[in-house]
Amino acid sequence: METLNAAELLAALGHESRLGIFRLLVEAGPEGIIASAIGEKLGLPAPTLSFHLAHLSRVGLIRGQKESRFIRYLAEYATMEDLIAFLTSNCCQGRACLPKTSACSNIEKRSTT
Amino acid sequence: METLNAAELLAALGHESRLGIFRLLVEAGPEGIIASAIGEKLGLPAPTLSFHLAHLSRVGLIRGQKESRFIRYLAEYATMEDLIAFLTSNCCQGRACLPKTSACSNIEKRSTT
DNA sequence: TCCATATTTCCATAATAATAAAACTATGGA
DNA sequence: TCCATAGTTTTATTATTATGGAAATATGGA
Repeated sequence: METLNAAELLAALGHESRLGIFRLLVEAGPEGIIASAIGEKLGLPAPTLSFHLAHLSRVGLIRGQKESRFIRYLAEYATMEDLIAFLTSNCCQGRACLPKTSACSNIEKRSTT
Repeated sequence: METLNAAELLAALGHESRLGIFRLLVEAGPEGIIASAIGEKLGLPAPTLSFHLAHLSRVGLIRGQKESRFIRYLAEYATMEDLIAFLTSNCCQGRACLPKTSACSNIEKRSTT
């Protein structure tokens, strides 16, 4: 991952509403959350929510899948893993003292209650 | 760490120049880098550099210490650790499947060559 | 077909952030 | 004391981003 790309991801998360959305989706796991439910939870008007969801989608941190009239959004764990890997790499002259992330790969194993 | 604070840190890193500065300092370790050297390396005019250094300092990601005429900047690893801990927490309904970071605590042990 | 709902797009406005020239403030050396 | 250097602050300008009302676009159900 290049610095420019990483900066884009960080900037995307560097906004209270978007970080709130992302964390909500991370906590939700593979079930994801319907857009309108996110809006209610965070108290965001529809166009504002849509704007931020589009931003997060564009950089690849979340993904939306249509379900009849609704759109279910999911966190893209892989992107986040890459970002954390980038942030923790090259620490201490390549000795990599920040932990390499193996991250949410086990999330697939969770039940989809 | 609250969401607002985390968003501030992420926004600070969400800019190519500032991310470049921060990574330079993370790689440099406890020796840090003199401000002007950072500017040369990244090709930033003095006021622009100063602006970004001030931003990173304000949110606590770096710290500058005066040395005669120079200012040596250092990465604040603890802040970064907190941020990564925040990002990897509450994943998968509190099951914490992203690794908790123990991070660059070993950096203190490095020689200051 | 008509309506209600979910979501997006359009648009104008407001707010914030980035840039760098010019002027200012140390600080150490001659 | 004077000069050069390192860095910051001030300032103005430009560029970008955020916000949310209004209108538009699905979609499913009556």
